[in-house]
Amino acid sequence: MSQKVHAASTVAMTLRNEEPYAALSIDSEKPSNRRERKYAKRKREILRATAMVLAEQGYHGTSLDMIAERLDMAKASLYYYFASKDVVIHECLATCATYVANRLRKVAEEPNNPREKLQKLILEQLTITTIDFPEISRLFLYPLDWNPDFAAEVRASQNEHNQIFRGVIDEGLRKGEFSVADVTVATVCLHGAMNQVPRWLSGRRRLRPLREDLDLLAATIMRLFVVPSA
Amino acid sequence: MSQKVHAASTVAMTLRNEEPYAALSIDSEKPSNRRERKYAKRKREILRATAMVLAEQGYHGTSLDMIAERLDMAKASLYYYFASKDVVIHECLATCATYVANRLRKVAEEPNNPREKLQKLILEQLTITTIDFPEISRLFLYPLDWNPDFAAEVRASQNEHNQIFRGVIDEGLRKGEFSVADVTVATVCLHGAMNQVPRWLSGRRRLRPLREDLDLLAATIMRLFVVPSA
Amino acid sequence: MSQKVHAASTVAMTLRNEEPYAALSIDSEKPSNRRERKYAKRKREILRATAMVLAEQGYHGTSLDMIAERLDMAKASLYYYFASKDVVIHECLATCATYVANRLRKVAEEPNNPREKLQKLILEQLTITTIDFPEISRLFLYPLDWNPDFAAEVRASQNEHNQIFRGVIDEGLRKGEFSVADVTVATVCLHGAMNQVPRWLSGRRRLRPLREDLDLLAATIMRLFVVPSA
Amino acid sequence: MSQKVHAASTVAMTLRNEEPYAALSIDSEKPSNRRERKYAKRKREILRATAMVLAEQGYHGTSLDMIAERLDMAKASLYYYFASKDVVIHECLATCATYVANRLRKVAEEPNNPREKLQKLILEQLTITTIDFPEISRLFLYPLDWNPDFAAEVRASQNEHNQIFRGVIDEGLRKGEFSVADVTVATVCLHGAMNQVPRWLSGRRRLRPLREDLDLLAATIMRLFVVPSA
DNA sequence: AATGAATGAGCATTCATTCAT
DNA sequence: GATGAATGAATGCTCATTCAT
Repeated sequence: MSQKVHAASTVAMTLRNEEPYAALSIDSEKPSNRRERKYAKRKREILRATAMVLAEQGYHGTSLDMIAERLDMAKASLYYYFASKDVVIHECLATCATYVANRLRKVAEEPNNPREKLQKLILEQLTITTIDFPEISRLFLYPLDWNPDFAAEVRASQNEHNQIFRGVIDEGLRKGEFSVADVTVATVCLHGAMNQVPRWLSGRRRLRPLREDLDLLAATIMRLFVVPSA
Repeated sequence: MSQKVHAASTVAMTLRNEEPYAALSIDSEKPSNRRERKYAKRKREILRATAMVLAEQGYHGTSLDMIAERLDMAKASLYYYFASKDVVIHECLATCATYVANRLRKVAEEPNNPREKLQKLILEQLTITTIDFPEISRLFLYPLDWNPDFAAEVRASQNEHNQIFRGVIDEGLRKGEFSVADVTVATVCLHGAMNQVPRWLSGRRRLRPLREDLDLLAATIMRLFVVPSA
Repeated sequence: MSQKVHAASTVAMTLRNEEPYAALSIDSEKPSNRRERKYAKRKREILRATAMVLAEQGYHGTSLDMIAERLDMAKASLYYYFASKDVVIHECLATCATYVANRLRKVAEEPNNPREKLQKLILEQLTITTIDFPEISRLFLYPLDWNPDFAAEVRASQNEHNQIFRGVIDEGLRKGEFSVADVTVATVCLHGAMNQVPRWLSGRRRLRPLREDLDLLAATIMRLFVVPSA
Repeated sequence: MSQKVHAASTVAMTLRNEEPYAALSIDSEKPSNRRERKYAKRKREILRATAMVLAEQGYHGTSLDMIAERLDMAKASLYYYFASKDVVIHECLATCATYVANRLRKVAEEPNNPREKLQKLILEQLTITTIDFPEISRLFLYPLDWNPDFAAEVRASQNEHNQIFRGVIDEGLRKGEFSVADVTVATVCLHGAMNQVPRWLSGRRRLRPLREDLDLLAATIMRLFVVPSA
């Protein structure tokens, strides 16, 4: 069985840095000393590797061996930084969710009309999940494979994520810019469409989409809320 | 850990029979004798159980023990019917895909205009994945790089599935009933929206959607192709 | 480190059969079929091996590998018979305790006067712990090394064991055959002396005591209760 | 699992100082400089902590982490003072044995008749093992084949310990104060009874015995050697 | 056809030990 | 002197797979 071979190392290369995982450092606000900074950096590296393996293999398919190997590290060493596999994964998810939510919230707070806001939100999310940190996108695609202990938490972050979009959509409806048969149903379709994109790309030769691909996608998805101008 | 408790037994009850798994018998076109019929029937039972466990637990979370237990059967006996765990899962996926494709094709071949056809296709798929055989829906939510050995085949069946929709969409575009910025992109969004529905439902109190829920969904998704009549 | 080498294999040889572990078969009173008998026999073999390793290594020092190796068996196979290490150990202790208690109770019920009864009880226990099943004796010598989950149960069996002696002692006191300053204190010394014997023997060249050794021991211990006749 | 909870912290509190572990400084007879004194003091602290953990957890249940944590020290630092875990434990045992032997020898050398001497020896040992340093008592309850490398040495110190009692007993026999069927056998029972006491106490509500408890015990044990005066 | 029994490979986790700083 | 960091070896347990019956 070739279960071990994965083309995803290419995907891994698209990761520029451990930026999202830096959300962790929020805890200790002071830059602290060199030792602590090194420790935090290593934690971030582990979280990044975890996100990548998790994205490729799902919860049950992820082993500490895989994470450690990706870091050229002994499995036992992971325990110096995290108390258990579940804790690593938990922190990984929480960190990524926070990062995405922060980026989206920033977009949602820009002074634009709802139509522009929603379009920019869609673009931002697609940029994160297909260009900046493709591994994150997959984290939220395994609805069932999770340890039930995390299910509640995953649902909570998804809810928070949804609220960011929902806020803009509700505003658009109030202002008459959007028209939908049912706002919840339309939002479900919105998320479905956005989530499908990374899966679609993963089947293409060219993994990384062009800027115009994303524009096209955003415009298409917008049709769920806005009647396209003739 | 609550890993053992699953609400899905209720879902399982919605399964009326092993109808989809009967697609298997296509292989052996000859009426065959009693022995062979019994053998085929057992295989179908196994595939059905596999689909259910797979839907609940995901690929890595599914063990042969779980499948065997659901059938009141010894794990070793599974090997009389299938060469390996991966083969069971693979046949399960293939069978389900074939079943879905058959039902969709039947709808696509009805003498309707593209708009009606597409709407009925969407409704048919949602009916299958949320009412008739919810476990199937989940099978297609997992990234399909499970076992690389099956990747090509999985992609082929997804492609076949897509072609059914694409045929109708292309017809609609030709006839001027549909308008899209990019047909591939719009189709991606279509699939995304349809796939999202079961996940959405699984977070609701009421798992089984009402007929009007599905109508609303189909109407919403149609907006990706048809400008809603003022 | 030579931590792995143990002289105890000699001790193991003194085990004639898995008699004590047969107490298990009490559950299923009917001889049942061949398969079930074989299954029960294997369980008994495992319990016997467990008792021996446990006696040599203590609770924390006992690994399933050691037990399996002693049986020329794969570690994983143990899980076919017992759900976990703790279950094996628990059944091992319970079985041994029951066996010892049964043998002692039988002696205590013989129609003798207290003095004879107590002497025979001591002899019986020494016979079990030094000749028949030396590994059992050690099971009860590790008061602290146990998993606390077993502590209560261990204490319960020890209590039951103590009651058998205590019954005879109380009877002797009532009838005026015994005289002690404090019955509890004397009983503590009695048990201490009996428990010390296997440890003493394990330091001798000749591990197996002679019949006269045991007689001498019993006579000596009796002095805690009976003033030796001039 | 309650494996982490231990009532023994109360017991630990009974430890007044590292007095027994001071026996170590015997090695370096010269007053030495400040550095060496500090080094020796740290070693004593480690040995004391080791004795406590060992008493609670047993050999296999004791980890360097536990010892280090009790000392608010990094585990790696232990290696500055001791070459390995086994060496720490070995020195701990040796030190304790020396301490006990010293105290007992002092009692044995007092100008008393054998009967008084033996009674005081018993009382002294019980005082050490139940009141002064309960953790030491437990050290001697574990079978001593822990690490075969130390077996000889452990046996030697047990022998030394035994000789102290044996000297007094032989003297008593010579002087006609004691009467036994077999001196070795009686001594075995003596040690067994003394060793049982801490185990007995550990099962009582009141862990610390009263002075009169010890007197009663000593009187009872004496019956192994002296016919109680009518 | 079916399955009881057995097992090797893999996994999360612990722990004694090492080493650079 | 002290310790943060790292790790190999072991340990309890799971699981797909095999095989004799």
